[in-house]
Amino acid sequence: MMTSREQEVVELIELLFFAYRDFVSDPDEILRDYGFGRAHHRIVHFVGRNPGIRVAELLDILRITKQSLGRVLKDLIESGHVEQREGDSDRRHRLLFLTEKGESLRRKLVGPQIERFSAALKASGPGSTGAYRDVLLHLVNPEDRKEVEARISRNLAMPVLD
Amino acid sequence: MMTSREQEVVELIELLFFAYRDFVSDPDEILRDYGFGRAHHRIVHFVGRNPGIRVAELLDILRITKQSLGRVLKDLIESGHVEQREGDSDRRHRLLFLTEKGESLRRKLVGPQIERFSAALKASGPGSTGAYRDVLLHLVNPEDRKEVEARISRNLAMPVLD
DNA sequence: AAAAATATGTCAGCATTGTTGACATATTTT
DNA sequence: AAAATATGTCAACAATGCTGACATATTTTT
Repeated sequence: MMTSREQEVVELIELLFFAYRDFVSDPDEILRDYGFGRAHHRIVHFVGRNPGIRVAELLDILRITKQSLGRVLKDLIESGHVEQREGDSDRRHRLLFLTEKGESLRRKLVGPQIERFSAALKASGPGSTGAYRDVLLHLVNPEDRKEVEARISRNLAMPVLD
Repeated sequence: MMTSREQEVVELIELLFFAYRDFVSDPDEILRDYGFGRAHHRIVHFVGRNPGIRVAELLDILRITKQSLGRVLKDLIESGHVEQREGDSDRRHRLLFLTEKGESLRRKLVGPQIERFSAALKASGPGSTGAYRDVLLHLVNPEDRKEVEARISRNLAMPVLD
C-alpha cells in the first residue's frame, strides 16, 4: 500500500518526467535542421557555459564514457562548432571552446528554453524560483551538490561583455 | 550578450539537467539486474499508476511510436510483469495491467525515488512542494497541462487498498 | 633517467531505444 | 458495405549509450 504522503511524492516524480519531456522538445526540433541530436546539444551547452573546459570535466558532467563523447564531439569539431586548444599548464589537456558558429547555435538552442522557463516562473508565485532551486539541488547526489552549485553559478561572476 | 536575469534562468535549466541525471540513476541500477532499461521502467511506472490504461494513452504519455513501445512492452508481457485484457466497451482496446510481479517491480523502482524526493523536500523550506509543483507544471506544454494535472492526481481519489 | 601515472584519442563490436514505412487484423462507426 | 480506428508486426535504419583493448603524449614519481 501507499501513504497519501507517498502518493503526493509520486505526483512530483511524474511531474519531473512530464516537465523534462516537454522541456527538451524545443531544442530537439531545432537540432534536426543541423543533423544533430541531444548529445550534441549537451556538449554545445556545457562547453558554451564553461569555456576552456577539459574533456574529463565534461565527461564528469555528462556521466558518459569518453568513447560516447568522442564520437559526438568529433562531429562538432568537424562542423566547426567547437574547437580545441592545448592546456597551458598541462599540455595533455584539451581545452574546449565554442567557435562563433557554435556560440550562435548555443544561443539558438537556449532561447526557447529560457522563454519557457521565464513564462513558468512568471506564472508561478513569487519565491517559486528559490523553492524550485532548493528542491532540484537536493535531488542531486549529496556528494555532487557542491560541485553542481559551483558550476551553475560560476558565470555569474564573469563580466558581461557585449 | 545575456542579462543577469537570463543567467539566472540558465542556472535553473542546468539544475533541471543535473537533478534529472541523478534522479534516474537509482532505478537504472536496479533495472540492470532484470535486464531491463529505462524504457521498461517508464512502462512499468505508468501502467502501475494507471491500471487499465490503453496502448494509445501510453503512447501519448511517452511520446514515442507504437513500434518502440511494442518492442519493450513485449518483453514485459513475456516476463510476466504486464498483462493485457480486452476492452469492455470496445474490444479493439488492449487494457494494460501490472501483474503482482510487475507491481512488485514498480514498488522496488519507485522506492529510492520516493526516498530521494522526500529528503529533498524535507531539506527545502516549507511550501517548497507547492512552488516546485507550480513551476514544473508550467514547464509542460500549455495544451497538455490539464491532462498532466488530471493524470498525476488521478489516483488520489482511489481507495487505498491493502 | 627510467618507470609509472594521467589525459586523451581511437578502433571494433554490441545493446538499447528511438525513427520511418508498409502492411495485417479485428472491431466499431458511418 | 465501406470507412475509420486500435492495435500489432516486419524490416531497416539512426542516435547514443556500453565494454575492452590499445596508442600517444605528457607529467609525475621513483
